[in-house]
Amino acid sequence: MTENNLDILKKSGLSVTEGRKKILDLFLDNEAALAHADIEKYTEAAFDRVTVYRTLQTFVDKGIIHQIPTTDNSILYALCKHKCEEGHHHDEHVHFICNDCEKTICLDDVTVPPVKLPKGFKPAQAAMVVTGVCSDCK
Amino acid sequence: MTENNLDILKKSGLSVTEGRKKILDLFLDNEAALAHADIEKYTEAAFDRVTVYRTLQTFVDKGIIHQIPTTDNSILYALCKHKCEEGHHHDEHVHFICNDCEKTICLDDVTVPPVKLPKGFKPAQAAMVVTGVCSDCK
DNA sequence: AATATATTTGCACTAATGTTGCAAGTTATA
DNA sequence: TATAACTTGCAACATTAGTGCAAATATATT
Repeated sequence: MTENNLDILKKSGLSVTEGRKKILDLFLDNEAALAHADIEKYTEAAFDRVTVYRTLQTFVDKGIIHQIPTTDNSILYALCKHKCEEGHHHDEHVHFICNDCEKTICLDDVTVPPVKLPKGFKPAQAAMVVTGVCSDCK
Repeated sequence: MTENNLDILKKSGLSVTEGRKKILDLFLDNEAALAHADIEKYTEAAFDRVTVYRTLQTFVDKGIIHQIPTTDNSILYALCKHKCEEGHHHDEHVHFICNDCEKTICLDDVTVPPVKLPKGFKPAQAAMVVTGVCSDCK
């Protein structure tokens, strides 16, 4: 079965608090990536706005979630399914944004293909976002 | 030689104004992608903040520039070198962010490789951002 | 070239989003 | 259970973005 919030928090050496458990559950229960605003909505403002910001930042730092690039001035977050070590993310999978349901989904099994860069460019990380229609909306 | 601002604006059916010319020149003169803040800085606030927002939006709508996804809650814009039609961008090239000089560069000649998506997913567009060290900073 | 029409700009205002310090509350540790 | 360490919420502040409208500017028309 899927990991539970407690295990994840403990493994990351984080104090176990109500907020962290609830927010982590949101990620565990949602296939789609979440923005700060989504979390506020789902938790119905049970936690302070600032707490949510700090929780997300902590989770990113600990490698529990990763950020997904967007073109709309927002940051999306999603669980790191393949274990990310602290400070080093292994999120080289493709992200899919559905133009229909607007959800952003991590395609954990689709890895970003390598690209040949011009002379002198040394790649470190690669992110890929594909838009289109997802399997639910097809 | 490179296209001048006037040609581009006329071709897009836009009124030719000081602001549009200056902002377009910034893109023509800069290899790196620009954020709203960069434009404000370079123009030394000669134009109202709102004008810059609207100009950028207009340029995106007309296919003059395109947006580059980022994970830091900002939008970067860059010229569409390969002609984009209105409402339909052809910006399927790789974007490179240098961790050293912090510049974002469009690698217009490096196209995004096709990826195999899970069953039911229909791709429409793909964006790719690679981080690392650029040819200037190597 | 002067006027009429359409478009664009700047301002004022509003709203949304993100950040920081600190006291109070909560969790982990001894 | 007492202590130390950490987390939270509040308040204040800062930054970034969006809208309506009158004035200014650009294009079209005569």
